[in-house]
Amino acid sequence: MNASASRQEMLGRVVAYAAAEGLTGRSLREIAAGVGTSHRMLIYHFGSREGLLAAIVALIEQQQRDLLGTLADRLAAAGGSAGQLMLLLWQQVSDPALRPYVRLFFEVAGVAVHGTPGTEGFLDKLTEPWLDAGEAAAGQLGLPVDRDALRLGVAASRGLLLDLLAGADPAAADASYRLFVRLWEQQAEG
Amino acid sequence: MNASASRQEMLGRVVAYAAAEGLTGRSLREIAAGVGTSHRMLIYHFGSREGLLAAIVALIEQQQRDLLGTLADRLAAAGGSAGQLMLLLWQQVSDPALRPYVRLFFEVAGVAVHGTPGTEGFLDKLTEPWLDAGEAAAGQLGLPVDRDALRLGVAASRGLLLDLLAGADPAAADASYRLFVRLWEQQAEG
DNA sequence: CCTCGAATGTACCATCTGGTACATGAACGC
DNA sequence: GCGTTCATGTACCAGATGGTACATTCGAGG
Repeated sequence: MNASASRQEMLGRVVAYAAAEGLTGRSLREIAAGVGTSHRMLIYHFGSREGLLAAIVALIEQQQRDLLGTLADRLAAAGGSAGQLMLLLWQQVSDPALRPYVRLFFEVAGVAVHGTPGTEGFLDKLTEPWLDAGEAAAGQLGLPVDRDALRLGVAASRGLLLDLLAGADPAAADASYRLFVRLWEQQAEG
Repeated sequence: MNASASRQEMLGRVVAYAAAEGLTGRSLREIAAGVGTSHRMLIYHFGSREGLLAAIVALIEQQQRDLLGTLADRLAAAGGSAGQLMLLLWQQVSDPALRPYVRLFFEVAGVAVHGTPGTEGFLDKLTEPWLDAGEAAAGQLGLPVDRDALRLGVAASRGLLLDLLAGADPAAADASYRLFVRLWEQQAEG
């Protein structure tokens, strides 16, 4: 694995740039200029455009795993009901500060659904890790949960995040999510 | 509006091609070859690449409105409970035959979230029309419904559709959606 | 039959694309 | 001090890109 320090640092800037400015249709030169280097260096560190894309995808996945881990810890520490945990999680992922990365997530997904080379792994690990983490967290807290329910929660969150990207009123998205939590709790009680 | 017959017919083939083969990163020549014309003609009819993208986006929107209308009629004719209607709707949009268009939807969304020229209208009309249609249909059938709930339903559906595109087991996605319907009905009863 | 406008084909253009070759610089162990 | 290795700059390439100019076909209406 090619993972020198400067490469890793450069990749970080590229992902930040991609989150802020977008990726599709941008040339290596454009990206390079955006992160303060030359397209020559991008090729040097990542081999090709496809290699760069693959590296970006890999880093996004890793960042998601990290976020997942952090959230899981925080949730475990916080304790509380399933509903409280869901709400905490939603507040994290819907935080405006995260928005550029959510945007990048959907951009990469939109490219990946057509099997673009370099994005192969992205779709495979799209949802399963979240379900695994959710199951683990629930088990740790002694909460009952099944995979279908977790998948539904992830799906609803993603749909609402897409709404937010489209400029939906954050309050409305929040209200929808809170309704979801209420539905969930009702089931748990009944 | 430039909307000659041959232009319209050609646009239809372009959208079909885009649904099947993808759009991002494809050159005008590639697209033209895929629909049996020359890149010269694409420029002739749509003015520029951006114009073509705009036309594609517009047609997708129109197709969604058409689908929405068809579904609304069918639902109204079918009658039944809210849960039955939701299930019917889900079966329609998750039909594998529609999958290429769902894929195109997410591809265009992924491009649009970064404000790519030509896609301006797409995000604005992403969700509202569905809420309007849902409200209208519910009113027509005398079913109680609020916008937050509809938004949640649309969001969950989209999230599960993305899962399907990512290769999720259709049975699992179905199960999640059915769980959602059950949650919904529980609330309506309680 | 002739004209006119829409539709197309051919050929071309400047510019940009990803990628490469080669020389140079900087850091670090020996 | 000196080689070696990683990093970087400069210059270049063949091919593709979006877009244009100009000539041609073709069918309908006068």
